[in-house]
Amino acid sequence: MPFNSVNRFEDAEHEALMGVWWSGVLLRQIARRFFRDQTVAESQFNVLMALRYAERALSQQDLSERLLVDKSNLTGLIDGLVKLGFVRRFREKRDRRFYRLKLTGEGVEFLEKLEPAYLELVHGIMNEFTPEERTRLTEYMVRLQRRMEQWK
Amino acid sequence: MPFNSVNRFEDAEHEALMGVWWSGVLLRQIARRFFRDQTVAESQFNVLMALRYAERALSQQDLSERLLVDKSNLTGLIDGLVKLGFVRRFREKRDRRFYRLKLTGEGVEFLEKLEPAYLELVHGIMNEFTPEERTRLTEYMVRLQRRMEQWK
DNA sequence: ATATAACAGTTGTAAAGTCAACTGTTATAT
DNA sequence: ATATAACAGTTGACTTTACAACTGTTATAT
Repeated sequence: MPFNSVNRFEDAEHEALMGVWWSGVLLRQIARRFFRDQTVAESQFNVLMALRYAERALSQQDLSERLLVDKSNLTGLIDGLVKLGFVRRFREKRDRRFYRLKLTGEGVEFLEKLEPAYLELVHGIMNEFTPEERTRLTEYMVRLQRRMEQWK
Repeated sequence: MPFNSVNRFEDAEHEALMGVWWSGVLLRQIARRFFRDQTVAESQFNVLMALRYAERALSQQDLSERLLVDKSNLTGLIDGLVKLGFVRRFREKRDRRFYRLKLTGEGVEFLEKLEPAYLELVHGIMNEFTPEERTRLTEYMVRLQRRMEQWK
């Protein structure tokens, strides 16, 4: 899909999409490195954040949809977070098919400790843009995502 | 890193970067599905495209840098492409440490056959944007990538 | 001249992801 | 009422990727 550098393939649409692709690749790389020396991996951090900022207690299925990760992965990911004491699974009485996942106090504490460094990284990258540009970029990304969801 | 939907975490910089992240995830997903029923995997297609549009014969190391993929992966990826008859490795006499990789006629032919469907997909996504927007998006992505490369 | 560095590629290991098939639970349709 | 379908989660096989350690080759430094 990529090939950023030399692009004799003169197609502006393609070039733009490659830009997004490429930015995503770089972002993943940076994230991986950031989390290398952390207690949790990037994928587990994603779970913690999703749980923290969700409007209600989520199931693994919910997480799967929000994080765009297959539900089968979440079993192990959450096992790890439970073992770390950051998350607990609560069986639902009314419907014993699913769990409600909740962050523990330690989980919240952990996120709060990590947040400053994380935000510093994010801001360090994003202050490339003016507030107006940032707004426009966000808008573009929302539209792009909506468009791409039609291919799912 | 993500958590698009509900974002009580009111931080515009973060939101924008998440947009990029998220678009990247969706794009990967779409690409994976596109290549599912194709002869080559997405990662192999990337290799073929890089070889095709390179200004000179590349080594595996070159590819590793251009595709942002660890060189250890390229061994197997290229093995597969060689087996398919799309790529050949040529030992360099002057420096026997590396290969020069070249697309075969079959390799080029294969790409040409795949190109229409590939471009249709790309255009189907990108016609979300006007030409002006597309230009601006491309510009943003270039700047973002340059910025992120400082973290490598 | 020779030891040391650097380089290109390969191998092995582990993490993270997808997918399909399975278990157990609840909804639904006739 | 009961069979069927849908759902949540788990398991196992497989793919993709990164990283570290290795081999073999060339460059560099003293």
